[in-house]
Amino acid sequence: MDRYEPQQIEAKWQRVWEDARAFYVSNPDSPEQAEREKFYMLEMLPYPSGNLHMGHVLNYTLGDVVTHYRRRQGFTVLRPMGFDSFGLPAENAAIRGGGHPREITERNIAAIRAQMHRLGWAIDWDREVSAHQPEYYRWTQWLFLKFFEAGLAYRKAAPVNWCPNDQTVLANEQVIDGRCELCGAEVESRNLEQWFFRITAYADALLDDHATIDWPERTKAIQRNWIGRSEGAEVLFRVEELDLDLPVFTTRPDTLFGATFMVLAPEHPLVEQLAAGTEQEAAVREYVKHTAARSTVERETKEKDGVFTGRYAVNPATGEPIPIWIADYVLMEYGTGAIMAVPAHDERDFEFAQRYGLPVVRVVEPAGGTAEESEGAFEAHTANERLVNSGQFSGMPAPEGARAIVEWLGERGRARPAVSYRLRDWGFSRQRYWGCPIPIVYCRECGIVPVPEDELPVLLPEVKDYRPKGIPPLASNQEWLHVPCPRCGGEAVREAETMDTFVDSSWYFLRYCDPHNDSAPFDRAIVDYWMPVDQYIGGIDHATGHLLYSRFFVKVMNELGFVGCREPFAGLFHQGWVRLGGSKMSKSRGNVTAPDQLAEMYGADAVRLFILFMGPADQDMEWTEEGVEGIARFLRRLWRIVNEVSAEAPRDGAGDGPLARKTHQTIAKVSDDIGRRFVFNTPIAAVMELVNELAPATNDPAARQAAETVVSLIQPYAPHIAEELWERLGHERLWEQPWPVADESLLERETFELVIQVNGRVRDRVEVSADLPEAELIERAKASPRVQAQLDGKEIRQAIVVPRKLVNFVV
RNA sequence: GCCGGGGUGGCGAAACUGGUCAUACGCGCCUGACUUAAAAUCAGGUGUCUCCUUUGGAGGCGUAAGGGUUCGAGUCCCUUCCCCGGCACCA
Repeated sequence: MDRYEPQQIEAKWQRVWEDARAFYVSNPDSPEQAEREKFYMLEMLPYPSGNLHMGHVLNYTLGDVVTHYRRRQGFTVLRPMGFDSFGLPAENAAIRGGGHPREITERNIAAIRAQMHRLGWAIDWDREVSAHQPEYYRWTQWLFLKFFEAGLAYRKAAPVNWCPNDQTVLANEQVIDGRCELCGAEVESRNLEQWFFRITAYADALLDDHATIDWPERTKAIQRNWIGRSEGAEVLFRVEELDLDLPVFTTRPDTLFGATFMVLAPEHPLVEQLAAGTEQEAAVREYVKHTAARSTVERETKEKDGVFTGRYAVNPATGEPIPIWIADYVLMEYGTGAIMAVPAHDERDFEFAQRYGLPVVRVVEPAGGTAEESEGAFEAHTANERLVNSGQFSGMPAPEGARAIVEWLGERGRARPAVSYRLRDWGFSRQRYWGCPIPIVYCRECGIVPVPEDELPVLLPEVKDYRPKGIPPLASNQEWLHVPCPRCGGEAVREAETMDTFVDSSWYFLRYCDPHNDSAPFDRAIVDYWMPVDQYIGGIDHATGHLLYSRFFVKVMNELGFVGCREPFAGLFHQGWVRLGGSKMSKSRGNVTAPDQLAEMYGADAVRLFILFMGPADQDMEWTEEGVEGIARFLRRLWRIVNEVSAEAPRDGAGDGPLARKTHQTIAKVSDDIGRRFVFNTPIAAVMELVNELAPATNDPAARQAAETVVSLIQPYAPHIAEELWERLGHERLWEQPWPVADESLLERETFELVIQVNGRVRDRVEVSADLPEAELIERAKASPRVQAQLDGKEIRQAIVVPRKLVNFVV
C-alpha cells in the first residue's frame, strides 16, 4: 500500500474539481430550472489583508461543510466568494510607501485566493467580486443615487470623531476607548457636514422583522439594544419672555411635577438666543466654547457641570417657572437635545442638582406604603409606584399617571406620546482615499447635483499623496476635482469624500447572484431566485454594523422594487473567536498563525478537520497546535484501513451485525448534528468511533459498507482524502453522490441494555428483548443477583419503569 | 453598573427534550510489541478514595460552592463565587 501523501492527492483532486467545474452553479434560465431547490450559503467576505488566519479558516471551513452537505442532499447550492477590498489598511500601507493601494490590494487578493484554493474550499469562483473594481463600485454609486433620489441619502452637519493627529474623520469602530486606533491620539468631537443614510426611518421595520428571521437570540438582542426604542412623551416647556416653546423627550411623563429645572445640550440651536441679553450671556458662551474643545473621553468621564442661561421656562404641569441650564451631559443627538430634569428620581439630574443647589421634589413613592419623608433625597424608581405631590394625579399608579398627564397636557397641545431611538442615521462619508467615490457634484448655481447615471462610474482618481490633511486626498487632484455642472454646465467641484466600506458590503450578496451584469447591479428575477441567503456565517462583532446596514439596504431596495425580499439573511450563525494568548486573532494584533505552514506540514484536510474538531464552532477557542498530530494520525489510520478494506473486504453483504448497526447509527448522528443541531465537532468524533470499530473488523461482512460510509461522511470535512479513497473503493465523483441515509430498521434495536437502579443508583445492567412488557422487565430486574444484594431484606416501595431504558426500585 | 456567554479528568472537550457505573472522541502521560536505536505504527492502561477471600472484585465520593425540586440532576429552581466578551451620562 502506498503512503498517504496529502500534498499529492490534494493537488490532484483540486485539479479534478476545477476541470469538472464541480462547484460552479448556473442561474436558472428556464422555468424548470427555477423549480430547483436552492440553497444560498454565504460567509462574510474577507478584508484582503494579505493572509488568512485561523479565524478565516474556521469561518470558511464551516461554510464548506454546509455547502457539501446541502449539495449532496440535492440542493442547488450557491457558494460565492469575494473581497471587501476598499479600506484603510491598504491606504495606510500606501502612506508608508508600499505602493499604490490598488497594487497592494490586488497583490493581497491574489495571495488570499491562492490560500483559499490550497484549502480546497468549494467556491464558485466565476462569481468573485471585489469592492474596489469599477465594475462593482459603479453599481455601489448607482445605488447611492437611488437612495439619494428617494431622500434616504442626505447631507447635514453632525458631530463626528475627529483625530487631531491624522487630520481625519474616524469611523466609530476605529475609535478604541476614545482614542484613535492608528495613532493613539484622543479623539475629538467635531461638527462637520457629512453624508448620512436615513436608517432611522427604518428603526421599527428593523425591529419588527426580527420575527421573520432565524437568528441567534443574542444577536437580535444586541440590535434591539442598539436601536434602543423608548416610548414616552414629548412635552413643551414655554419660555414666555422669548415667545418660544422648548420640546423635551421623556420616558417618565409621570414625574413631570418633579421637573425643577431644564437642561439643554450645549449644541442646542436655541442656546444663543436664550442667553442673549441676560447677565449669563458671557458665561454661556464660555461654557459652549469649552465643551467644544473637550474630548469625547473627558466629556463622558468628568463630573457633571453646566451653566445657567439666565432664562426660565414654565413647567406645564405646575405652572411654576424653572431655570434653564445647559450642560454637556445632555446629548444633542438624542431626543430633542433638551431634558426636563427630575432630580428626585434621576441619578444624573440629582448629581447636577446637588452640585448647583437646585431644588429636589419627590413625586413618586413605592406603592407599598409611604416611605418616610425623604424630601431632598434621590429615590430610585421601583416596580410599583404611585404619584405624590402631583396635583389631581396624586395617588395614581405611575403608568396610569403617565398616560393621564400626557392626555391632560395634550388637550392644550402641550404634550403628545412620542417614541425616541438610540439609533442614529448612518454617517458614511470618509475623508479618505481608498474607497468608493460619492457621485455628487457641488455647483455654485444648482447646489448638490447627482452625477448622471450614464456617467458612472466616477473613477477613483490618481493622487500624489494619500495622507489625509484635513481635506480629503481626492481633493488634491485639481484636474479631477473641477468639472462642469451636469445640470447647468457652470463651474462645479466633485464630492471628494469616499464612502464607508460598509456601503460596499451592504449589497455584495446581491451582486454575487448576477455578478457580470453590466446594465444593472443585478437582474431582479435572478436575485429573487437565490435570495435570501439561507445560511450566513460570520463574526458577531458585525451585529450592529454590517448586519444592520445590510438589512436596511435590502429593505430600501425592496421598497424601490429592486428585490422581492425584505431581509437579506434568513439564517445566521456566528463562529467563535480563535484566540491566541487571550486576544482575538487579527492582522492588527500581529498574532496570526498562517494556515499555510500547517497545510504544508499536515495537508489541507488535516487543517480543516483540526479547526472544527477543537471545540464547538460557536464558542471562542484558544489556538494551539497541540492535537493536530492526532488528526494527522486519524487520517493516516483512515487511509490504511480503507485501503485494506478495499483490497480484502468481501464485496457483498452488510447484514445487521454490530458493525452494520454502528454504521447506520453514525449516519444518523452525523446528519442530525450537521443538519439540525449545527454542531461540527461531534460528527468527527462519531466518525472516529466508527473507524475504531472498523479497524479490527476489516473482514466483517459489513466492513466495506462501513468504510464507504466513513469516507462519505467525512467528505464535507476532508474532501480530498475522501475523494481519493472513494476512488480506491471503486467509485467516482463522491462530491455529487447523495448524502447517505440511515436505515431505520438498523437503528431500532431488538434488544437493549436494561439499566437497573436501586434508589436511583445503577446496580446492574442486563440485555433484554425490546418488546418485553413492564411487569416482565421488573421481574428480570429483580432476578439480578447484584440487585438482590442491594434489595436484601428491604421492602420495594415503588418500581419506576422507563420503557427501553431502565427500571428503578425505590426501597 | 447593565446585558450576554461560560465554569465537567493533566489538556481540548462529550453527554442534544432530567434516565445506561458522567468524562464519548482526541491530546498528553504510563506499560508492552516491533526496531541496533529512534520515529512511525500496533495492543493495553489512565477521575479519586476505601475495603476485600487482591491475575480480579465490592463500595464511598466526584460535573465552581451551597441549598432545593425529583424515584433519579452536569442537565430544572434559588443563593453565592470566579472567568471571558459587549455596552455604558440615550433622559
